[in-house]
Amino acid sequence: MNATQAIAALSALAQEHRLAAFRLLVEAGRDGLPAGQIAERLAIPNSSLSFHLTQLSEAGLVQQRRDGRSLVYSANFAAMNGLTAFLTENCCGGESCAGDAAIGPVTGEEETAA
Amino acid sequence: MNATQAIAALSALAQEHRLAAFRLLVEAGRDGLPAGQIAERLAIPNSSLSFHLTQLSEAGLVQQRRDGRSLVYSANFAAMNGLTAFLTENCCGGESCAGDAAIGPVTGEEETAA
DNA sequence: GTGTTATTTCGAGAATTCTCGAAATGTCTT
DNA sequence: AAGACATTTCGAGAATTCTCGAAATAACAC
Repeated sequence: MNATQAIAALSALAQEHRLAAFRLLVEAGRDGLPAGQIAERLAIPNSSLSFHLTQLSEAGLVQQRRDGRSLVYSANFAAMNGLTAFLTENCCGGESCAGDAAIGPVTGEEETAA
Repeated sequence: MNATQAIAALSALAQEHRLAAFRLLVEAGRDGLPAGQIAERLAIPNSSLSFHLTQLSEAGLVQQRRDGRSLVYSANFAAMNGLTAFLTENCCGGESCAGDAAIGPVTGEEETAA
């Protein structure tokens, strides 16, 4: 994951409804949840939710599959893992970024951006 | 860290210049970096940078101290750690959210929000 | 105190994001 | 095929965020 992808993922999660939706999908695990149920649980209009699911999807954080007339969304755990890895590596100095923080400089310039 | 705080932190990092600034500060470690140097390295006007630094600061991700006429900013590693912890706990199902993902439901309702 | 350097605050315009009803699309049932 | 259901796309208005020059604030040097 490069900085551009990380920003996309961070932006996607940095919104009340999208974070809530994503947490619901994490909770739901592999099975996922149909869009309608997410909208209902979040108490927002379908069209609004659809907008947010598109954002999450474009950021690569969720995936879609059809089941009858329902579109079932599920969390992409690998992408989420990639995000936390990026944050730990680039924004914590490599370690769990815990307390003491002399923390080795992360001189990296590993990505050519997009 | 609750969802509201997490959204603030995510929003703060979900922006090109702010993510770059924060990475610079992580690299700089404890010592931090004066505002002017950050603006220079990022090649953006001081006033723009100041805006972004305020955002990072309000999200609790950086702190400020004065050194002569310079304001020196430094990363708040504890806050960053809190964010990754939140993401791991709430958006990964508790585990490193790695691959297999039956992942125990995170039924939590641990926070009353702000 | 005057001048210089470092940085922030103000203000306004540009750009982006969010919201949600109405219409369109795709699927199932009969 | 017609009707119902699940969801998305479209479009436009509302809200928020980003940008940056100019003016204000703070600290130092003389």
